[in-house]
Amino acid sequence: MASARHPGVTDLLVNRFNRLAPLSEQECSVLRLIEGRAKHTHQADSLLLTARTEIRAPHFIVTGWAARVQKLKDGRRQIIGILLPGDAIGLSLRKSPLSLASVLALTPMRTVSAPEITAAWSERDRVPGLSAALDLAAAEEEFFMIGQVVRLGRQPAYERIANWFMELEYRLSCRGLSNSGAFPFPLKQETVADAVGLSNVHVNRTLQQMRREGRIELARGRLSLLDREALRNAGEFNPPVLSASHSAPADHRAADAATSD
Amino acid sequence: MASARHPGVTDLLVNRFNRLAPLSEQECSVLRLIEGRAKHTHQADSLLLTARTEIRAPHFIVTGWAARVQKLKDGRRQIIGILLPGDAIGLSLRKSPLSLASVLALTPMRTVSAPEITAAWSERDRVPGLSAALDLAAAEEEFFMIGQVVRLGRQPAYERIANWFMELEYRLSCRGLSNSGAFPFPLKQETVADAVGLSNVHVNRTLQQMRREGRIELARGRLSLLDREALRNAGEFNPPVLSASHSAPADHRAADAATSD
DNA sequence: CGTTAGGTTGAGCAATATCAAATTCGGTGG
DNA sequence: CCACCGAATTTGATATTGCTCAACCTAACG
Repeated sequence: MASARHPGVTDLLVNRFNRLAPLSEQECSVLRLIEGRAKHTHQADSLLLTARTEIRAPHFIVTGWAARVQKLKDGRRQIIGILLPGDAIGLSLRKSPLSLASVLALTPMRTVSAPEITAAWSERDRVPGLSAALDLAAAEEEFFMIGQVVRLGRQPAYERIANWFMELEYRLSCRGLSNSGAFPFPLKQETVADAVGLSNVHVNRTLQQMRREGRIELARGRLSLLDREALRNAGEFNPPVLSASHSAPADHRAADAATSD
Repeated sequence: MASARHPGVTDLLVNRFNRLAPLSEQECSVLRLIEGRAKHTHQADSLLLTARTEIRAPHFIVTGWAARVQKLKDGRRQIIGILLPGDAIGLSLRKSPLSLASVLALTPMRTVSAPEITAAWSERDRVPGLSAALDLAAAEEEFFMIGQVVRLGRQPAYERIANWFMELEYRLSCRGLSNSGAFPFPLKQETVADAVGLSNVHVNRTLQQMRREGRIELARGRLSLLDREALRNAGEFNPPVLSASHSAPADHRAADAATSD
């Protein structure tokens, strides 16, 4: 079915989920089955999911970038989050999931349907690794959404873009799609603007500053983060921590005394 | 136990969840049991939950306001979302839930522990209404988080605050805590600023403009939205829609033709 | 009454938006 | 290979929004 010449050459999903939680060989093969499946293709700018609409079977992105988007009446647009290869579209732990935001293809895309994933989630016993990985993927998603709120609410342009770049790089590298800080970057600056809540012009100027400072290189659809340390610091980016921190916070009795009103 | 003189006088939780999905009498009594339980009290400014920490039993807020909060190194602070009476603290559909943001008491609070809720979620058969209501509550939470992103990313100060006020009023009114647009408002302007991503001074000025225009009244810990229609328009606030829209979007074959690469 | 936390005001400044005009870039047809 | 086209990027000028700092005011409370 042409998705890979040798079996397991790409393994986008296995790569990603196995990193979140160790998968059994059988669980891996479920993912390979999904990824090997016939692809749906979508043009750039097509709507993959409509807000307030019942979600059908979840899909995974194999190729291309998409975004959860919300529009305001006068044409302003805010990107809630970017969806990258390996990410799910329309996957929710909720039972009767409505999509709460529209999903828009930002580039031409290929996706695969993954109906079995919905079931896998609840079957902890049969596919414990997969179930745990899906849990952690959901946690990651929430984590990045919190990051988006903090960026938009409390970081000025430069920090905001630096942080956002670092998030993208982190997520792509987890899927083997980033080479020491360099990766394909198919978005126009106007789209970046809608993601980070700035005007396209200001995005442009901020990018140039980053270039002048030798921190990034951005041309011909490719972004290189030349000085990730500096960008991480500037944007105060912290990768998600999804396992419990063991340094127990010492004081957990003082604040909440149980009483009965 | 003092929580209600006649049984069912307050019924904060029943009120809220029954509005999300119809509950059986038995399900209601589970909620009443929870709400009638001994209260934990917390001082203002105490930390109810620490980021990156294992979540214990979920709690419900009976009294007081809290916030999910994230701090930056230099002291800047962003409020991710406000938690009101009837909201859950540390409730997640995920299996091994880490808290992803800290939860801070903004006022003195009373909460009740609700360990049975975690189980109820998965037992669709035993407590279908409750399970559905929890699902919808989670959807609502995500909906408001999307709203937060849009506000911060694409709305100027006045719209931002108008929209935020409308959200608060909506949520409180669902719980019977708002009287035709008027409700207790225990936050200082600095906290408002951290919620809407502005400086306290600018919040102050925007509030005054709203007062001058006769759209709000805010004094002595009480906020009245005097012209909700105007505020709703200014902030482009839309209440959550959690049931599928029936106007099927007509075109769902054009965009995605299935091919096989 | 004095103290204090929070609210209010003013002045100046910094960050970001807007608008309009270049300029560059990636194709595409000759 | 060249000329050209439209889209995207870049630049400049100017307007607006929101921030900072510092002072001042007010209401609640002991």
